[in-house]
Amino acid sequence: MKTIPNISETEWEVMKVLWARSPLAAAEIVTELQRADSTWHPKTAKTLLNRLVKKRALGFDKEGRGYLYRPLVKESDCVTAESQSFLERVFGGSFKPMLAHFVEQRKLSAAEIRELRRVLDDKS
Amino acid sequence: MKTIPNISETEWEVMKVLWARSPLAAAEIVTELQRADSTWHPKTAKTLLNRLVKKRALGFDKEGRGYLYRPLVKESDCVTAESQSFLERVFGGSFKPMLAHFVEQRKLSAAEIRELRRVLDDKS
DNA sequence: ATAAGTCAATTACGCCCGTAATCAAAACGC
DNA sequence: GCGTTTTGATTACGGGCGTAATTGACTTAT
Repeated sequence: MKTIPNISETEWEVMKVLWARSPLAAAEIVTELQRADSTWHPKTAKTLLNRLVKKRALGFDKEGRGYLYRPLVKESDCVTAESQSFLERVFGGSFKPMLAHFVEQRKLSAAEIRELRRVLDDKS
Repeated sequence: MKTIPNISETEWEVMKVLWARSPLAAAEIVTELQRADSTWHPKTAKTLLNRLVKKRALGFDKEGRGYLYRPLVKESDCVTAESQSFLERVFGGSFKPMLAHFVEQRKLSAAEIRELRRVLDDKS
C-alpha cells in the first residue's frame, strides 16, 4: 500500500501540470506553469520538482542532458486524500453538512441545482 | 472587512471547542480537547491558544487568576474560507466535479443519496 | 512570610514551505 | 580544447507548525 505524501499548495500546481501531460522536461513544466501564472520563477519550480521527487510524488527518467519527470502518485488518489482530510477537519467527516454549506453559501441557480441533482441521479 | 487568519489543522481543533462553547478557561479547553483525544498535552494546548490569540482568531477577558478565551472569528466564516481554498486548489473551483468525486468515492447508499437530494430540493 | 502550586509568557527545536541564489557538472558552439 | 550555456544539486533563509520545557509572576496554603 503506497501512502500518499503530503503535497503543499504550490506543489499541487506542479503536480497538476504533470497529471495533465507527462513525462515532461523541467523547462516544459516551467513554461506550462507560467502559462497559468507568469510570476513563476524557474528556480522555484526546480526546487519544487526536487522536493516532489524526494517525497516520491514524482519520478524521472534520464533523457540526454536532462530529466523527464512523471507523477508517481495518481491524481485521483491525491484528490481523495485531500478531500478526506478536508471533510474530516472542517465538517467532522459528515458529508451532508458539507453539501448544505456549499449549496447555501454559493447561492446556486435553479439550473445549477438541477445539474447537481443529475449527478446524484446518475449514482442512485 | 476582517480577513480570516490561517488556522492550521491542530489549531482548528482548539477553535472547534470554543465555537461549541465559550468563553472557557484554558484548563477547561484542555479538558475538552482531551475528551476527544486523550493524548493532548496541556503545554501544547497553551502554545496553540497563544498563537491563536496572536493571529487574532481568539480573544480573552481577564477573569481573576486566569483568562477566559472566546473566538474572534465566526465558525461559518472559517468554514467558508477553508472550503473555498479547498475547492479552488483541488477541483479548480468548480463544484460539480467535487460533488461527483465525493459521491463516486464514498459509494453512498440509496437512502443517503435521497437525503442529499433533499438538501438540494430545500434550496431550489 | 515562605514554600508550593497555578497560569501565562518566553524560548526551543526540528521539519515543512515559499522563494530563490549559488555551485557544479555536462553539453554545445566555435 | 575551451569558454559559454544548460540544467540538476546544494545551500539559504525567514516564517509556520507540532510539540513541548523553562521561566516568571501571582496566588494560596501552611
